[in-house]
Amino acid sequence: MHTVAALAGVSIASASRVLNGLGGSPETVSRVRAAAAEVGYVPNAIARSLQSQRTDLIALAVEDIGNPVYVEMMRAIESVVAESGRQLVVHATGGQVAAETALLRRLAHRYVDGMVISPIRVTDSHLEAMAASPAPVVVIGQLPDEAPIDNVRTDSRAGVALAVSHLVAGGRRKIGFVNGPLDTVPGAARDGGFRESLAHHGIPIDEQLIEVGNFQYAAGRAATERLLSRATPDAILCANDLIAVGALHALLVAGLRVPQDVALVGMDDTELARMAYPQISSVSLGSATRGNLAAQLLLARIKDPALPPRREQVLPKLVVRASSEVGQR
Amino acid sequence: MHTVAALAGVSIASASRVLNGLGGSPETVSRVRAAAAEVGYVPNAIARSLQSQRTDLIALAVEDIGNPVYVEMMRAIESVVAESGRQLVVHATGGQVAAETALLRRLAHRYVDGMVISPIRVTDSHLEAMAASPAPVVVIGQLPDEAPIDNVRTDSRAGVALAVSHLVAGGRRKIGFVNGPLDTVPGAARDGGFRESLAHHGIPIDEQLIEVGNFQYAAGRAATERLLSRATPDAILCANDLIAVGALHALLVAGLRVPQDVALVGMDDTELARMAYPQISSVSLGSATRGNLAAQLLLARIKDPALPPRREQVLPKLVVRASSEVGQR
DNA sequence: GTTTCGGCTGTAAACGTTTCCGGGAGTCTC
DNA sequence: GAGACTCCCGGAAACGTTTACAGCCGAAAC
Repeated sequence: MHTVAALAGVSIASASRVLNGLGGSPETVSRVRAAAAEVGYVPNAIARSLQSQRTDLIALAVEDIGNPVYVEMMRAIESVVAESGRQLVVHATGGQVAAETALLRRLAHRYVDGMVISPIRVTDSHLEAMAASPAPVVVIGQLPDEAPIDNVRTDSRAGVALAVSHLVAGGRRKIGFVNGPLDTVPGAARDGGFRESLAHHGIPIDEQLIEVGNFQYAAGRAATERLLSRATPDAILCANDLIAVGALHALLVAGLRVPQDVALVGMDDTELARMAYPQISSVSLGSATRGNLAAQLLLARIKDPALPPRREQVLPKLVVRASSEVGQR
Repeated sequence: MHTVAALAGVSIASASRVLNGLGGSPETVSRVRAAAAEVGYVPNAIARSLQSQRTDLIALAVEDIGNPVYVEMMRAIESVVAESGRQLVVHATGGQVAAETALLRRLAHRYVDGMVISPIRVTDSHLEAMAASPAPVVVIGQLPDEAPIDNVRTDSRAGVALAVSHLVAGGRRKIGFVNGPLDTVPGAARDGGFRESLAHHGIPIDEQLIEVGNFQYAAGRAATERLLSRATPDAILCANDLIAVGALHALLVAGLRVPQDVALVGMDDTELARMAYPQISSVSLGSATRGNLAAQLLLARIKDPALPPRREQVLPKLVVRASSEVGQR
């Protein structure tokens, strides 16, 4: 910029003003423009950040960038973030508490203007780190009610209930359940929802029909195999779509027909559910909507940090596909 | 930092030195440490960047963060980038030339230290922008031989040949081909490879058996349906795994058995191929390896910009699974 | 007792911008 | 024709670090 100013024969202050479109006489404007073009001037983002105290970067921390549910969130977030002229910095945490709190603490370095994080477990150190963070944080997922943090959540218990009701309405009574780890927030919620929901329909809980793995395809397949070796359900509910695809695989290998012998329902309603054959029914937890809302909340808070903490809720919705169609028994 | 220095009763220079572990008397060291702890001092990443002329950020630009092949690359890149203490900024370009060149030009702002880009089309404006970029760029994919740019590629023609030979060896002669757009680098290479390879095996080319869509699931499925409405192949080769999953779906819906009636082979060997039922054979183009190499090249160049341009090649490898097992007719 | 050396320290410049402030020139109004 | 007002402009400070340089002091060497 010094160079540009010198070349145009003006002060750097004037050059800066012209290049930011803040006034200047026609004469100087054209001289500065010409000089900038001649030397191929490009403003330095870092110096600008230092001065403006913003980086125009937003961080996103998710467990696993391979899980399609996070891909959908990421796409949604990316689009609103890009719209606002900012960019996304993506972190994969592997679901590790230490990695997540480290990331949160790093916010203090001000390398981004804010963060959207979707922790799979929420610990006290999370809460502390978020409270201490000078940069705004928005959480996708459950949070203690008293935590003063912007938060968008869904009601996965209600989601599970939708699925169970649907299966029961289709005449299924021996409903299996393949869940993720119980010490995670979603795992615990789904477990609770499942038990609650069976009780509500007057169906006794059969522990033989419940299996736990993690939220991945391979674990879902293995867990389903274990379940099938013990009992034969007439339906299986899975805690997410990756697990459901694994379960489908296990069912087909076992020679069971879906949905005739066993109905199958997943959760998250990702494209994976549509890509399976038969297509898998799934409880939509509005991942794109949640991502979108989270990004909006974050931008709003960056704009006005004094805003009271907000909490958004998106309602689950069941999408029925071939894998659980009623009347296919 | 001013505050810390004042509190410790030393100059900011001394404070800086202590906090960076560069000497200082035991007395000052402990005073500065104590002061820093007291006020909860955290260094400002931006000011540091302005001074050090590095941001410790690496950009990654891919067409679609939803495509599992890019997810694999991203994971591989993320891990080496994180290992070096840097972070990844992810951009989704949607395969748009304008978006990609804009991104490349933005490198001049120095908001990242370098970029890995995997363009699906390579135009002159790409080459210009890369040549003009003051920050290093590594390309994953084909590039004109004379372009002086670090580059890691694979030989997808050879990959196609592996698949065709495998199918022919299994007794298939009416081999269908579902490709992505021919104006993309991978699309063109695969088309060339397919024709070349059939010729090599003395099989005449039947245009009825060739379809073009894009590299997505839905397009793959639709293209396969079109193909099946015209002819009945005894094998189908797909330009990537997303297409292959779509093709599988179309085949099953049409009542065809895989592999008995139609053998199926995809490309990229992503987890998607393993998650399908039956599992889909796929030509591995080493996406993780390519990502890893690209990241290494980039870090090496950042360290020493004077390095001559390097070019790495990873060999394709066929992974045979149930969808094309020999002897299943 | 003088010189030399090494270890610490503080001053100040530098990184590349933006922006506040004051001054100068020109125009309008009465 | 004088005052008020507007518009531009340049100087300089500021953002928060790192680091080159020079100065100081004490200890070691002769």
